[in-house]
Order: sequence, then structure tokens, then C-alpha cells
Amino acid sequence: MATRDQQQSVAVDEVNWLDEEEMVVWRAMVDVNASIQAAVEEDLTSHGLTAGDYGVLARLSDAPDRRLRMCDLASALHLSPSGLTRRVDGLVKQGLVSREPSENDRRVMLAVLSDEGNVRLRNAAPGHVGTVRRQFIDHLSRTQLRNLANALTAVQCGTLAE
Amino acid sequence: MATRDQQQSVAVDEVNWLDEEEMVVWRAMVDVNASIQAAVEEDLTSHGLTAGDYGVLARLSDAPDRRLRMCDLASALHLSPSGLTRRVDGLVKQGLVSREPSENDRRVMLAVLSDEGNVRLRNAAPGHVGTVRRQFIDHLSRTQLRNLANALTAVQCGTLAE
DNA sequence: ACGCAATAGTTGCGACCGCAAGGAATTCTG
DNA sequence: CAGAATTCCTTGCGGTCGCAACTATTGCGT
Repeated sequence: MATRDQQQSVAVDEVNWLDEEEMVVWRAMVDVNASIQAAVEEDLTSHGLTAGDYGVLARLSDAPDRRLRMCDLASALHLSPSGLTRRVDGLVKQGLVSREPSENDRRVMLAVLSDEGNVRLRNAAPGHVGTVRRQFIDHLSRTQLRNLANALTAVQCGTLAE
Repeated sequence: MATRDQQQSVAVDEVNWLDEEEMVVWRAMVDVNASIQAAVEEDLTSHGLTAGDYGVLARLSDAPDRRLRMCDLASALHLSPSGLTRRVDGLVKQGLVSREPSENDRRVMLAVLSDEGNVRLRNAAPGHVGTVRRQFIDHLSRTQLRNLANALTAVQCGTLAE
């Protein structure tokens, strides 16, 4: 995705191309994520959910009173407002989520996890976690896991600080 | 994305939920990738390209004679045949790529990187690599980089072997 | 050589998502 | 306290993608 002729010269062209190790890591990062995402998606479809649906249900399940403001949900899921509106539309149509206007602020709508939504989530969760394990976690030793955590949080803090 | 009540019991419910460390890594993996992808996308749009377009151009640039069979390109980019057809449609419309029937096998179409496509790629590449550096690589020490490479290739080989 | 399966590519269709615009409610400001 | 700015959500629109269906070409088995 980013190979170019190594230009090791002094400063004529001041681009820092990726060296071999960096390149390997970058490509691996992209590929690993692609394959994990695909596996997760496939697993969830067997429970009649998309990965996006699962994300909504999981967030709602962890929220107090199983309800969240649309805007909070959208930012938690890195989704645009319109994207979330339509995703929730679909979940409402399936009876997994219901909408409820907030009493404090009449601009906001709350998405509420229904009992049926909770059941679907609990049915899908074990398979989902299993997929994450088989595709990712179980291939790492405890040490690798800790190193990976350090590396990733370093990246997170770095990009967050910007 | 996968928190559920810890069920540490003997074997009534044999689901291996993620422990704290595993959970942190999994969430970090998802978040880091989301933010990197977003940054890459944003950077490339300033050069009039999408991430998908860049992927096609980069692969063609690295290929012998700057041309590749559609099916090889599709699998390299984890794209469905129809998805690639339309993406290439767009690139042809921009004059960055041209189609050419293969002489050996009249089923296949070759996607060929045009001179203009090559220029666009070379204009966009430094910014792209810079973004990858700023968002990812530069936040890792050499040791972290090596550890990350080990961990990711372990995951790759594991999922590949399946 | 004939026929059948496999492979390559395109197209119709539906699903998803982000941007821009709009409407309603709240907050800020003078 | 009135008007402007902001926040929250929804809708129209366009772009992207995968699946299924279809055509064309090649390869295989007998």
C-alpha cells in the first residue's frame, strides 16, 4: 500500500519512506484487521445481525438503564448522525431497540434496548467473543498481549494528543 | 464491544469471556484502526483520491508492466469482483487507469496504470506515507515495532492456517 | 471432439454510510 | 428577554460495496 523506491539520498526529496520493518508492520496491521473484520461480520450474520447492529446493542447493554442518547451512541461508534439514525431505524423495525424522547431535553432521542434486543445480543455474544479469540487473542502469548497493549495505547495517546 | 458479566464458574456456561487485558487490546485494536483509516482517507481526499483508489494505483505501480488481471487485483485488495469493476470504472473515467484485454486469455481484462495515474500516485504517496507515520509508526520504538511485527504475523499465520 | 464444470468479468439490485440542508429545541449574549 | 448561535436529529442525495444472475471463455473428462 505504500512501497516506493527507497530514496536514501541526503535531502533532495525529504520524504521518509517506510523501511522494511515498518512496511511489514503496516501491511500486517491492515491485513489482520481486514481478516478479523470479515470473520466477525460472517459470524454475526449467522445470528441475523450485522457488526454495526451488534455495536449498537452492545453499547446499549452496557449503558445505565440500557438507554443512550443518539449523539452519544453515534460518537461512541464513530458513526455519523445520519448513519446512526438509519441503523437504529433498522433495529426498531426488528423490535430490538425502541426510541424514547428525553424528558430533560426535548431535542434528544434515547435509543432503548428492548428485552428482545437483549436476548438477541446475549445469543450472539458468545459466538462473537469466540470469533475474536480464534482470529486474534488466542494467537498471542501473555507477553505479546502486554506488549501489544503498550504499543497500541502509545499510538492511541499519540493520535489523541494531536 | 464484547463485555459481558464474568462467568468464572466451572462448566455450566463454557464461554471464555475476555479478561481485562484481552479486552483492552481488542478495543484498542479496533479504535486504532478506525482512527488511522479515517486519517488516511482524509489525507488522500486532498489529492482527489479515495483510499480504495490509492490501493488500486499502488498495486498496479508495483506490478510488472504496471498491469494486473482484474481478478488478481480484486483478491489483493480484498474486494469483490463487482466492487473492483466499479472502482476501476471510476479510475478509467478519470484517465488514471485503462482497460486492456489479455492476449493469452480472452476472458480476462487487464487494468493498466496510465502515465497520468502514475503521476497522481506519486503526488499522493508522500502525504500518505507521512500520515501513516504520524498516526502510527512514529509512536512506536524499534522494540515495540519488532514486537508488534511478531504478534501480528503470529495472528496472520494462525488465521491463515485455518 | 463434445459437453460440462470452472473461471473472469459485468450488471441489476439492495444495503449502508457520509455530506449537506432543514427543522426543532436549547443555550448564549447583549 | 429577544435574537443569534449551537446542538440534536432526520431526510434527500450520491457514492460504495456485496450478492446473485448472466455472458463469454477456457479447461477437463471421456
